[in-house]
Amino acid sequence: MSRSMEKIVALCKRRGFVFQNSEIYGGQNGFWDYGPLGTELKRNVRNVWYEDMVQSHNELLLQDGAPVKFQMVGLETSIIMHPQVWKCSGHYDLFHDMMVDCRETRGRYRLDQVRVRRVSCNEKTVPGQLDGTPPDSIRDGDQKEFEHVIVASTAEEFQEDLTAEALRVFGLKKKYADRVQWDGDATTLDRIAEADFAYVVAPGASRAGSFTAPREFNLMFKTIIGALGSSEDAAFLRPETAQGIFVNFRNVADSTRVKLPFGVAQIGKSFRNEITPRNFTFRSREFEQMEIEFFCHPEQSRDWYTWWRDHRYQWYQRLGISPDRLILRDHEASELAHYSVGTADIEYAFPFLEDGEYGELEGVAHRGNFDLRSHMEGKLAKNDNGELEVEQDEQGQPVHRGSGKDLSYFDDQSRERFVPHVIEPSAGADRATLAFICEAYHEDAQPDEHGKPQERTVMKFHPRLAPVKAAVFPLIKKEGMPEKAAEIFGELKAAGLNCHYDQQGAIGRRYRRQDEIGTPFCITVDGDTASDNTVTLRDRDSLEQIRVGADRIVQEISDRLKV
RNA sequence: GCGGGUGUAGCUCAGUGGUAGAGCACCACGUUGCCAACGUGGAUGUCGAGGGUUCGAAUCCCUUCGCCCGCUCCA
Repeated sequence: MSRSMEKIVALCKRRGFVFQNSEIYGGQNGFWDYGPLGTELKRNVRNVWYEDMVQSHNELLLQDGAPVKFQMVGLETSIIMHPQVWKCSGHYDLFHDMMVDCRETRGRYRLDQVRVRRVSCNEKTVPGQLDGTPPDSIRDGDQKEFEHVIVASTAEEFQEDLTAEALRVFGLKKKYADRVQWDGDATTLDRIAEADFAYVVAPGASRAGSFTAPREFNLMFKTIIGALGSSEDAAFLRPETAQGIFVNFRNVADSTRVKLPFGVAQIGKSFRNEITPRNFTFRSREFEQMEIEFFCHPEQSRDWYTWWRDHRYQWYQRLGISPDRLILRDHEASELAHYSVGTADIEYAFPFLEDGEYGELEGVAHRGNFDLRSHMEGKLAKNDNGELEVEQDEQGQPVHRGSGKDLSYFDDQSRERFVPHVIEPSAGADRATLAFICEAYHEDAQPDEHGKPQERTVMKFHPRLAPVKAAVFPLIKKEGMPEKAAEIFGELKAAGLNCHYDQQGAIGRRYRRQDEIGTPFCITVDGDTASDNTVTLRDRDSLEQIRVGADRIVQEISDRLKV
């Protein structure tokens, strides 16, 4: 059995699951379109998630292993939000940087974090590129010796480190530190002219001019609000749907009579300017998230975290993902975001990864009260004691002001007021869809009409996810079979089931066509149907056929879809 | 972002300067009638895009875009 990504991608295109975006114009890196079958599949992924998490969740029953009963509600917030949302959430500061790369050491630095200082040394020079050559157009052979250079450091003790760098680039021993002649004070890289980059020796680099021109790294998509909008009207396309839930916490709590603990679920598009979109739809710049923010009492939050982590891990398995290819990985303490008490990834062994490597499908994060507090008080940062407090500028003002609105919760049973803690199971709809596609892909050998084994490609989608639920065939194109098959097809459609009708070509070929798109059931009207009103029902995976009364077929299919 | 590979029919690919091809798939008719392989006929391409060299470019050169692999990056 071969599960190569190449074959899966080819099938996705051939049968209309996934197309390259704007393909006729040469494509657009990081963006993908879903074809007719992919649209059905992804819609099923979203619907199954929403049904399982929200619509069929029974708040009157205690869920297996859950600390207490809880409620779940849905929300749909807009993609563009007030710019302050992203300042308080921390995305603005973390995403909006001028960066330079060193072509020699392959280091990448934030422009404002690189300390630089002009320096020279009598009779010593540093190799670099031709005077005035823009750093991006250096060719080998354009080399030249510089008497004056600019050394760089990212160390916290930058004064000492700049000296060390100067000695290093001039090839001097430590005791000759007094031979180095400084020209002006240390400054940061963003304060020197780009033309002078030719003289900058990057940390650890052997020659000057290895930095690229500064580039703005903004992982958030910028947009302009208003037809006459200028740059002051800049806004962002959300990089996650979660913030829409946090800023509506008060609204949801006030309008629905929900009591803690409760979860708010949202499905929607998000956008990130990924540096390297790759691996088919896995890392896309426009993608869809299925997120839950679960609000609970701080004392219960750790129990809820493990419950949600395990609960979500089970969900993928119930929909057919093999535990052999699915792992639950707890983050190391060093991997945790600054606000997080614990995070686990649910990861899948995608075929484009090496053996033993996994790609993230969903992150389940314990976010503490970071988000609600940030939107109340302003952007938070950890102080020296490791506690979160509002980040302040030199004047003691908040770097990013919060809403000032009270987002705490009053528990009228315990008469207690507190800011809820949040557990965030955040799943990628496109990644889940891709995982279900990869997991479904099978090649096997099935005997043909002569009993000879023939290769078969079959997508073994879980029936709830399968884009087409059933196909209806007349065995032959005459003797009233097409009419009877069309009648059954009509009944299935009327029951809301996405079905195919096919009378084209040999019956075996029609079965194989359905196998390749993962249709779990095929219904065939044959010569016996006219006399006893039964049809054959063929199972995709076992190839078994049973006879079912034509008047029971809709019920039979519906039952089999509720696995 | 860097390096390597690659792009020709819906799909898989052949075609190294001289009339754009094959297999599969697709459509029509006939045949067979429960697991893709029958017959006859049919439609299918700005050879990824733009520019250049040439009498002539899928083929050579330059630029650009996508995809794949490795490195880098990934709040």
